[in-house]
Amino acid sequence: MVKNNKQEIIVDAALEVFRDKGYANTRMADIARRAGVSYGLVYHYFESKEVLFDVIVEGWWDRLYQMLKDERQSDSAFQKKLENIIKFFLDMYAEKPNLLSIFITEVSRSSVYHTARGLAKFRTFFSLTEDVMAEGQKVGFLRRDIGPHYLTYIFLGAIEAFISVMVLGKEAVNRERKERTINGVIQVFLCGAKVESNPLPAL
Amino acid sequence: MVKNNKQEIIVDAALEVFRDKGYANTRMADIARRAGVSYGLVYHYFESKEVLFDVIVEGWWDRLYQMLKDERQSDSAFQKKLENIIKFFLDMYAEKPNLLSIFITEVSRSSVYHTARGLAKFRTFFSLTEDVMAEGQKVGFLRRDIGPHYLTYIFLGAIEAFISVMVLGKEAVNRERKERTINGVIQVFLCGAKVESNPLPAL
Amino acid sequence: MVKNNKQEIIVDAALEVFRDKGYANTRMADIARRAGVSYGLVYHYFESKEVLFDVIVEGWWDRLYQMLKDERQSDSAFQKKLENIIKFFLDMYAEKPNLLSIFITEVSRSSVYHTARGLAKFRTFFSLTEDVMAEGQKVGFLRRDIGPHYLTYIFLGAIEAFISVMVLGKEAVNRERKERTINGVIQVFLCGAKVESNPLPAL
Amino acid sequence: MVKNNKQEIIVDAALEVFRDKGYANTRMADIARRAGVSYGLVYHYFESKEVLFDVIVEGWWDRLYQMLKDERQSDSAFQKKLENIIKFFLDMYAEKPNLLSIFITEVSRSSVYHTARGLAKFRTFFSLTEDVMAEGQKVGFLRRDIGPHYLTYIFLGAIEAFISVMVLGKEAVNRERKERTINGVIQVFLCGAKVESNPLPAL
DNA sequence: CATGAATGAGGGTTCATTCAT
DNA sequence: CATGAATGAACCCTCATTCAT
Repeated sequence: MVKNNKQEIIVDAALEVFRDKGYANTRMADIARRAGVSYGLVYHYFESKEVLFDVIVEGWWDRLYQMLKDERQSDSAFQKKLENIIKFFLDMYAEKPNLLSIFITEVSRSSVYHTARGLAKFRTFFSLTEDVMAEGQKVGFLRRDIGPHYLTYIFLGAIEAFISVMVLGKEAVNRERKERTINGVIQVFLCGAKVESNPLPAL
Repeated sequence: MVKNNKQEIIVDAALEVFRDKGYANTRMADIARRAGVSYGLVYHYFESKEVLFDVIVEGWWDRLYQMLKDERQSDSAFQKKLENIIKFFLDMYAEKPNLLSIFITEVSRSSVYHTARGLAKFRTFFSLTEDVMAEGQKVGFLRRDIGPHYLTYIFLGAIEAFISVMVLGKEAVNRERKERTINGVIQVFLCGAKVESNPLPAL
Repeated sequence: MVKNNKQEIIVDAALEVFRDKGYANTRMADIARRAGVSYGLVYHYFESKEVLFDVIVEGWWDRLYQMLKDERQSDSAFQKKLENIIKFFLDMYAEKPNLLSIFITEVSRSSVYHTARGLAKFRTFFSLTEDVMAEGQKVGFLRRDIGPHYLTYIFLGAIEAFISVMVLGKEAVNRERKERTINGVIQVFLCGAKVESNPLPAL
Repeated sequence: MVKNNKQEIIVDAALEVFRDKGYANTRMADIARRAGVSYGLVYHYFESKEVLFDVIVEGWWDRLYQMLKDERQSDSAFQKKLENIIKFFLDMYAEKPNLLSIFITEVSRSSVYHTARGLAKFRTFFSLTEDVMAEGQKVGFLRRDIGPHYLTYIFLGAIEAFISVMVLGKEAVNRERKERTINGVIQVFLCGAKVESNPLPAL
């Protein structure tokens, strides 16, 4: 498939270079070279390096928010919602590993990204997830003796840990691994790691 | 207490600047200024920005490894070990927030840090934790239907999420919060978030 | 003649500055200023100060080698060949005094230049000249009781001494001086400085 | 022999480092390290890098001038004087190769050294040699149709060429080589390289 | 749209020199 | 005498960005 939209080609190239080198070590020249376009064309479409980066990251946030909003208002069984959230990350990693890689390495923890604007993005992310958790408590599925944002941290932290390991190790996900990962996170998150717990049936 | 060891003063200043601006945006001049020493003195003690950064990070890894080795070979009750691991992070955050901040934002996920050497550090970190988890399974405390490295990811992921939120929000930890956090992570990790689970008594 | 090729302008400027200040004391900013271009443009064309210097020196070696190869295979009378070699240096000094100046002061004896690569350049230079001397012996023009590389050293040493004096004194060469110099070197080199020798007729 | 004079140790160390790296690439720290003394001690004895270099070079000029003056006023046979001049360089190379190396690579042609003061040194060197040549003409030994400074350039150029080759190739001189070199230079300089010339008997 | 030459502020690093001990 | 910590001006090089064509 030959892409004819230069803008898209540039974004894809940027995605690769940002993943490989990180934002700070990425040169606009690298992106142009990888995209196979001239130096100036990158600036023709994107007014600065920061804007180009933001275009990429905004796309990520949009999808993430949309997914969380969908789950929040869906009437799936609660456990299904959690599974879908995990699945979203794993599917996204399969489909756009570079995007997830950048999220993990350049956004999620990067002090560089954490200007006021960046913080707001995160708060929304956590807040949407917290809404889901709160609902889980309201419907009597999740324990109420732990605050919903604690549940959020633990749940998202676990997902991020898995994704991080895959990203940093440049590992591939096949269907079987995906199911094992979802099951593992769900099992421990919902039933606990202790042996006396009552595990859910495997997926 | 007036510090008279310039080297230490420089490291402390670097810790602050790296935390505030991130590695890439830190200027050696900033560090010198914050340390109240001349530009050249920084280079008198540390041959480059990278070395200065590495000295800091190595110090972190040393403490972390030491703690994990201590827990691995201690004969505390298993749950106590997990609590100690969480406590280590929280105490460190209280004592050296800058160090933990740098670990989270510049090391933990930074693609820049993840050269071969960096990856090896992480593998050791995970591996030591996995030893603890495997022991928990061996002594019959943790379920065996989930692989020990899955347990490791989830446990460490949860801790990192909490620390990240504190770091990025520049939040303080008091004793009460510390206990609540430990309790929350332990409760969910061990007993699960589901309502039918059998919670442990609070700390 | 207005030069429109910036690259060439930069090389010419570099030639002047290297001559005036020597390699070590030449600032890239000096070159840019003298060329009337911006600082960055120098790096646009030459990746480093060293490369810029090498480009200049390579040009010199190329011309020198070419001349020696031409003389080696030409069927001029032998004495004519020696005269042509001397003439080459003098003409080059007239045409590109900066180039010759740099050769003398920065290349010919500079320990800095004498890395393995630099040494190889010199060996070729001497070797090509030695080929000419050996031919002179073969055709019965030069004495055979002195090794050809001894003849080479003396001949080239004499030329270098003349050029050095001109370079260091920033002297000009007119036609008359050129002929006197060639004659002097040829007379002494071929017939000797002793009074009993049988001088050649002056040029 | 353990040297107990620190000043001398420093000069010797400087001699080595200047030879190995050249003036511009020599660090005061290198000299101190090679001398096995502290950083500040070098400055205790020599007020600057330049002064230290000059001390070395002045020593060289003094010896050279002294030798030339001795030859000028000696009543040796003229040819013997020329041989003694060549011998001086070869003996010095054998005794203090570093000193000669520095003379060749850092003084003789270096634009860096050729400030007004440096030029004056050279003029004296040439002038003293020219005195010897002029005397050779006056006593009827050397031809008078070539100006004395031409003879000087050719004679000194030949010597320098030989020394340069030895210095740059880090070659050793034994007695046999020394005699061959002297003989070669003398033969060609006095009798010429042409085959019809009347060679002197070998040394 | 597309190119790549041109700009120049900025940053890491070096190193001769000074000076308190 | 001797040490080495401390200074800071200077320099090479980078690279985001601009702009003429």
